[in-house]
Amino acid sequence: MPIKNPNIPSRYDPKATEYKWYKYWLENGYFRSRPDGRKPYTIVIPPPNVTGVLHMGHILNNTLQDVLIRRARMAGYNACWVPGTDHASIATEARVVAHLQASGIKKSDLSRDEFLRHAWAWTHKHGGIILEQLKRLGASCDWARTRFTLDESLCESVVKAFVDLYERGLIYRGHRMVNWDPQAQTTISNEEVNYIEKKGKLYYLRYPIKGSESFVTIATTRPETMLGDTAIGVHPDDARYHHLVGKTAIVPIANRKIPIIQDEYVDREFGTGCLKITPAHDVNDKEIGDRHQLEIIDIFQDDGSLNAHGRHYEGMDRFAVRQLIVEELQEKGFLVKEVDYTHKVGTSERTGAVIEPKRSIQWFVKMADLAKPALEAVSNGAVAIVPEKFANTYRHWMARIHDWNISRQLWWGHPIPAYYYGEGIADFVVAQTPEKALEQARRKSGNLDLQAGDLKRDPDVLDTWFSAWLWPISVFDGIRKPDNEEITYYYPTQDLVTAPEILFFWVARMITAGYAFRGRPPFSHVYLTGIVRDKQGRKMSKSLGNSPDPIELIERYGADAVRVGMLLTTPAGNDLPFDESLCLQGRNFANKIWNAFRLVQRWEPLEKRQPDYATLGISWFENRLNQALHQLEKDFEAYRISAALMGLYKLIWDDFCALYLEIVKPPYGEKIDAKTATQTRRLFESILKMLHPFMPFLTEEIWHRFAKRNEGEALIITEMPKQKACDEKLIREFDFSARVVSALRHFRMKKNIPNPERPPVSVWEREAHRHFDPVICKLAHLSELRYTNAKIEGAPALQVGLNTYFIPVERAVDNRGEIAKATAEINHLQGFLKQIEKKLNNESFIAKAPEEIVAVTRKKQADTREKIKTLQRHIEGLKR
RNA sequence: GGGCCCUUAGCUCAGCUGGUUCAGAGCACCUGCCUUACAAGCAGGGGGUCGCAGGUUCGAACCCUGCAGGGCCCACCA
Repeated sequence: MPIKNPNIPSRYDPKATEYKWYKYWLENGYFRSRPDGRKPYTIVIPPPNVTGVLHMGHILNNTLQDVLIRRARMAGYNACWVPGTDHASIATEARVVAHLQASGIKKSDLSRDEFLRHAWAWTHKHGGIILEQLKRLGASCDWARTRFTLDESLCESVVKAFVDLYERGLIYRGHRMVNWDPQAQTTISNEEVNYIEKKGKLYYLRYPIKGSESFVTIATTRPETMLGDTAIGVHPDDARYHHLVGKTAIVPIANRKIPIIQDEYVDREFGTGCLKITPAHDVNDKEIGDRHQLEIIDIFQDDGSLNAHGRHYEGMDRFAVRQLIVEELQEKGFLVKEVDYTHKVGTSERTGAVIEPKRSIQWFVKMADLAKPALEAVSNGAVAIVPEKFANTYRHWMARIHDWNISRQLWWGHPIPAYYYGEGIADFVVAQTPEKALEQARRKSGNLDLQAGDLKRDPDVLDTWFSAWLWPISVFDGIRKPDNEEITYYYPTQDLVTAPEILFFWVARMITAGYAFRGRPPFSHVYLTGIVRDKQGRKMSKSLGNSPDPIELIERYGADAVRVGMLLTTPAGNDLPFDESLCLQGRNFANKIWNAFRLVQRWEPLEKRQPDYATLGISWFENRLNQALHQLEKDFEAYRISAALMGLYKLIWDDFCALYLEIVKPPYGEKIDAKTATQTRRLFESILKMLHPFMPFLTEEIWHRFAKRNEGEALIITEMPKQKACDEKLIREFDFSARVVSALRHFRMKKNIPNPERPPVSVWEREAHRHFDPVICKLAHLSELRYTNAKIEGAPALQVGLNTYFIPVERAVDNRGEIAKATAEINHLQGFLKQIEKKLNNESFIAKAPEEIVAVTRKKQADTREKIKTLQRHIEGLKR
């Protein structure tokens, strides 16, 4: 029996429920998952930065994951959502450096251990805040499984994976041009370089030709690098410069002699067609240099200032030198001209510093072979990417993947397990532990006296993504213990929900690691969310200050409302222009449901006969519910999450509240019959279950208010309603009746007939739709529906389908509106008829179109003619 | 420079294999209502030449070509 309470407020109060139910769910261990006989449904969270705070992107992302997890839990799966955080090597280190700087401490003044102590202190202070914030959202993670990428077991996993790949010959150390971030003083991967359009200048400089009075003129955006020039290049087919080939040019200021060479790379159209070649500071120049065995002169120090090759500019910053050297060149007559020039400059994603291409020794993963099965997986559907368009991007990228530079010159992160025992390039070993390293080093060097102290650990750490790519495996300890119960049960996981921005950084590499370490992909579906933008379409960011604080939104609107707001208009992969009004819509929806509950809970059922309208209303809504259940299923299968929510929104607001409840609601002053009350509650509970994944708090609250539940019972662990067959014909029949109701309401509104007045209505019936007549009477406030075989003279009439409805009202009637409407309808139908007849008069249509189509078209013709006739008669009737 | 995607109502988007009245939904908007669950609500209503131009077809929002506009990814001509 419902618990009656007349004093329930008319607004849903999220504050009074959210904390209560979250605590209840936690205490009862509903989020907990352990391997058992059920089928697993697993999601690993994209681990947020350990010291990060929740932003709108997280809200979107984690709401989606929670919806999927809660739905799976209610569908009978062993649902497991693994939470955790990422150490975010460079981002966190940058933050710690900035923090120390603020208190006057420079990183360079600290030892590695001292710095790491600060970093850990910072992590302990700020770490995990974001996970607490996720709880406010209702995230049903298995918190006992929380992992951090620097947890001991994950660190060991990273080392093991590194050693394993090294032993398989897939990790090597080599000289490469890398992207050097002079501010963070580390290399970064290509993926972390942002090319930003910048206004600069293109400088035309002339270099004297040795043994002549003439010059060769080149164009460059980076005049300061001339100090590292080791050649001038022209295109082999460029006749303009054939006379220069083989001659020697002199680098101004440095007074160095450099050869003039030919290379296909040089673009004849650009600038003067002559290229200054600086192998130390440009990727392409480096390649030309390799082809021609050019000298490499590195003019920079690690912080971007010039070294001794910079001569009198030594110690000065590269950008300052650019200005000064241009002035010097001008004074000395080497500057021909400078023109404005806009080009794209590589900058560091983390620090924003202009990237310096630099030649150095780094660690790399050989990707070509590793990437093959990962590429194949997306092509053959073993991993489905939603939306599909991103699969193309993925394939394109994976097909021409380059080796992955995994070393970073940072301290915060996983140290590279390499140990050096000599100065030679090959004098190192890679091992799981220092002890093993020593053993190997003795063997490899042949020097059995080698001591632990003789080994030098590689000073670099690994790229953050090198631990992240193992995440779906390492959280279940599948790297260290490949056969443990957890990994074999939970792996591969099902869905991964993340942002498209990290498709290459992370998703592609996880799939790669999945095959490399387990021979299987880590998940079967990747759902890529959109990017949350503000109303003007700008990306939400801290610096723009255009991102609302999610926790504040939850405070103001409630977690359920924020969840609904985020999901209402977010098809996969589409950017979401977020606006607070979306949360408002979510809150209104919560109140709507709350008030429906208030109505139902205050009913005092009476043992009496169930009215016909109620019986019919229930039979309709049961079918409608099954139809919605079917649609819900289809939407989830296709990952149309917002469509799924919108379907429920309409089911609840339009069908359940506006129609169903109005049908079964007892007339004023009457009591409801017990049967209808019970059935309504049952239907309401089904709706609560269907909605629970989207609005967990509200639904749990109402579910508990409906009845006294036993200890340990909760909506969150109930079973989703089972789909049954639905009678589509019955639903169509109802839809017709609903149209009749609308037409009658419209009529009453225009004629100003108040609801308490309950006229009878006569139907001149030309198509039979009598099934829901009691419902029509109830909703349109009619005393009865009568059937006649002819029109009723003098009575105002309206038309629905082929039927005419006559309303006997006494007051003065203005039929002009109705006539105009009917006339417009006739015009429309005549236009439609013309098109149909054009088709039917077209011999090739009759000849070539399939028979059913022709038959249907003929039927349409007949129906339309009939409708026009009826309407014409209708108008005639009105005119009298 | 190479590749991918998009353009449907004021906004955000559905629209399956070309074919049933297919031109839809939510929000916004307009009109009337404080009606006994809910004004954070109820009832009713208006609104689109499906970016443009061709083509294929009996038939095109849907397929093809071109054009215009927008977005994303890769590459990085100094």
